[in-house]
Amino acid sequence: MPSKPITMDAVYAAPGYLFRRMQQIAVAIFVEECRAFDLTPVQYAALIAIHTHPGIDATRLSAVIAFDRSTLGNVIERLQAKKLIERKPSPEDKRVKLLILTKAGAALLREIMPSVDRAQARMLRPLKPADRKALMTLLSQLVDLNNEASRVPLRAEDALEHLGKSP
Amino acid sequence: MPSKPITMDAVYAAPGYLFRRMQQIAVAIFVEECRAFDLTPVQYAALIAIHTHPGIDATRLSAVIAFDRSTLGNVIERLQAKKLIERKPSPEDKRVKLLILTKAGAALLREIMPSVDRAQARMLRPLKPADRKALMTLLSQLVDLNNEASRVPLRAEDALEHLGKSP
DNA sequence: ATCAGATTGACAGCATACTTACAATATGGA
DNA sequence: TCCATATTGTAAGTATGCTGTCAATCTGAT
Repeated sequence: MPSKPITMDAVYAAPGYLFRRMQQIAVAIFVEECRAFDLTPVQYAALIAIHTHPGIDATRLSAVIAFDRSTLGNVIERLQAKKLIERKPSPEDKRVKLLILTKAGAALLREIMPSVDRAQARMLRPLKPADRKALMTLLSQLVDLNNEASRVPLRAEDALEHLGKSP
Repeated sequence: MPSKPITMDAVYAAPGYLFRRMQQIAVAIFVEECRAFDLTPVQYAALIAIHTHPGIDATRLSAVIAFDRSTLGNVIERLQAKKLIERKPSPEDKRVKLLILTKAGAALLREIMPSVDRAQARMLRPLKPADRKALMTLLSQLVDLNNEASRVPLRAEDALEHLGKSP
């Protein structure tokens, strides 16, 4: 039996290819809208998480935003170099360094929000409102259902249980 | 007037965050299914494109798969190091190096296809068939409509016009 | 014919993303 | 108490992904 001929559809129609392209488009739009603040999408997510969980450590931060722990080390360094966050040794565990926003970091977060919102809206703008909603619903489900297939699964809740914030 | 409180929803509900997570999940699944072949998603796409357009050059390859030209330089180097492709100087243009698959490259492409198909199917498996289709349709549309927002827009057709394959 | 401007591939530099390894430190059980 | 095991941050190595820049080369308008 003849095997399928190989065409560019093996690329263009592949879900993985579309996810990659969309991610690149999303980053390009984010960076463009937020150019004035010199902040990347990853750095933004880290700042939000540190703001929401003051005194979190790098390992738990990684679980809360589902970013790789090693990568996050570099991200944290850059945020610290920009004086947006500070690192303090934990009094309870000498291995751990706690993360908190600086005043500048908190201020930046407040100021950048409108630009971020504009960027997020722009990514979906080409679709009709009903389609935007449908896409986001399906994508949320898929990401959630595939959580364990990720190299760094999201652990939003139980990551905090060890911080003394939950029973 | 009070401003919106900042919660993790500013991250979790953002389209850009979901696109990033899904891309990372997609890569993890691809690499896992294709581990035996030691090929990344990007390298796979490049091989398909070179197979479909033998004698293409790096710049046009970049346009055909919408990957960054600089990045592609490294990808090509690695494919060449693995002896999956060859580079030949163009007789018409001394700047250009033409890309073609080696026998090993063509063989690998044939053999890896089932694994790639399995990976692509696995990414969408958690959704119901109708939802898979709906998601792919919406995502295809969105990527296409946002093409120009990308740093490297897809130029599938006109990229070939200069190769002497079209009028 | 010639030259200004474009194109090509290469390189340097920064930022994610992941792997493995490692030293310092914690922790729980014998 | 003491020790096997786990965790934390860090670092080195590889692979995208993008920004610049540059020299070699090509092209088109004059």
